[in-house]
Amino acid sequence: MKPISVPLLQNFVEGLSSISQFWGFPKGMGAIFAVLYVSPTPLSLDNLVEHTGLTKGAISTNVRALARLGLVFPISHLGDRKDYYTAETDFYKAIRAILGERQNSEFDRAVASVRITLIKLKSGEGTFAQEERSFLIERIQAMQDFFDALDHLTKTIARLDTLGLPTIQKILKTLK
Amino acid sequence: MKPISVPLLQNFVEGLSSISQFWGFPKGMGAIFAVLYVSPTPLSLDNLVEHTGLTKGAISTNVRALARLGLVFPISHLGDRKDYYTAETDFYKAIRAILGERQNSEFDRAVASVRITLIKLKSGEGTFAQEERSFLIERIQAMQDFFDALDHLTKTIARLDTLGLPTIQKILKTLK
DNA sequence: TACTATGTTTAGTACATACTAAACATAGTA
DNA sequence: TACTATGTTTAGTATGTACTAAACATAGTA
Repeated sequence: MKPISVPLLQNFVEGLSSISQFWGFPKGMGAIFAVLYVSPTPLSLDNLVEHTGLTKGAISTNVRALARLGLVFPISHLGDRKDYYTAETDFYKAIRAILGERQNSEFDRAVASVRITLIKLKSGEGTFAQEERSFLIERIQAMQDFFDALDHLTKTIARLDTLGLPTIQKILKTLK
Repeated sequence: MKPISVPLLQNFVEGLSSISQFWGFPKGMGAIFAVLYVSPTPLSLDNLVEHTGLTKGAISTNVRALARLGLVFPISHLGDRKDYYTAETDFYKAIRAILGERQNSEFDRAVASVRITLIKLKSGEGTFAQEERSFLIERIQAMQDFFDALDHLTKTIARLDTLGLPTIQKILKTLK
């Protein structure tokens, strides 16, 4: 079965590629995930080359990135050197993984720089008129509070292991 | 007052630039917003050129993009041809605006393509074995449900006009 | 009308990055 | 050991895009 040779599914694959790109991931990652997602059986790297039209190199790096995010799983069959891959089908799990990944890295460092600015302002660093300083502290504190709330929210979501539709529904009811 | 000439605030501006970039917006947008955010008074385009080091052109386009997102507000003083800008300080408002913006555009079209694939599958389009078709429907339906839940969530948030820290806290409590 | 001050648009540039093609590495097999 | 099948890494390319510099547009003023 070659899922991707079917035009109907090509649309699907292209859609996921766009979504992937939209959220700052390579288009290829979306395409690979899409192909795996609509495949009833695990696919090898060569299968993916065939179905996506990407080269081995691209597949290799993208599929590893996907695995690191927890969106695909490598499967090793005994007596077969080939690696096979299958897609995560629980999106809530996947989202948690992505949130966890994003939590680190550049974003954290950037947010940290805001916190540091605030600390320095509070500890009297820099030359500001008193009024000026308290204005800056107020403003940046508000931003910091916002980041903290977001951080708290994502960390909480990431910690849950039972995030499913019922939970979402519960949140929605709370908000109404 | 030239906020940006102060090294302490340069850090802050660079931090927001990185955050902006991280979320798929131009670095310049983050820098401009940061400068406006720590300015006690509205700033003109020339002020922004001075404080960010960007050129008029870049400021012009980025500041308009920010205004479209509802992150900054243009202010016209009578008898003064200059446009002045000030930053939105309610981040929850801002987030709603951004969510609304993102809801449309490419992302929506991409998600729509998933829905269309599903509809076509359900209406018997394409040549699939019965088992194959029901497998695909099940898979893609699950994805569609997920998108719907997300959509519902963001739309609900966008509809609220009293989203603040208390609401976030309430959500967090629900999740725990 | 010409002149100045301001904001916008455009042509070109620089940079980041996802991808290709091909070299390389390695595990299994004879 | 050599050979094959598979996966990884690397050098180069192409593409998108944010920015610069400068031309352009326009409103107010003399």
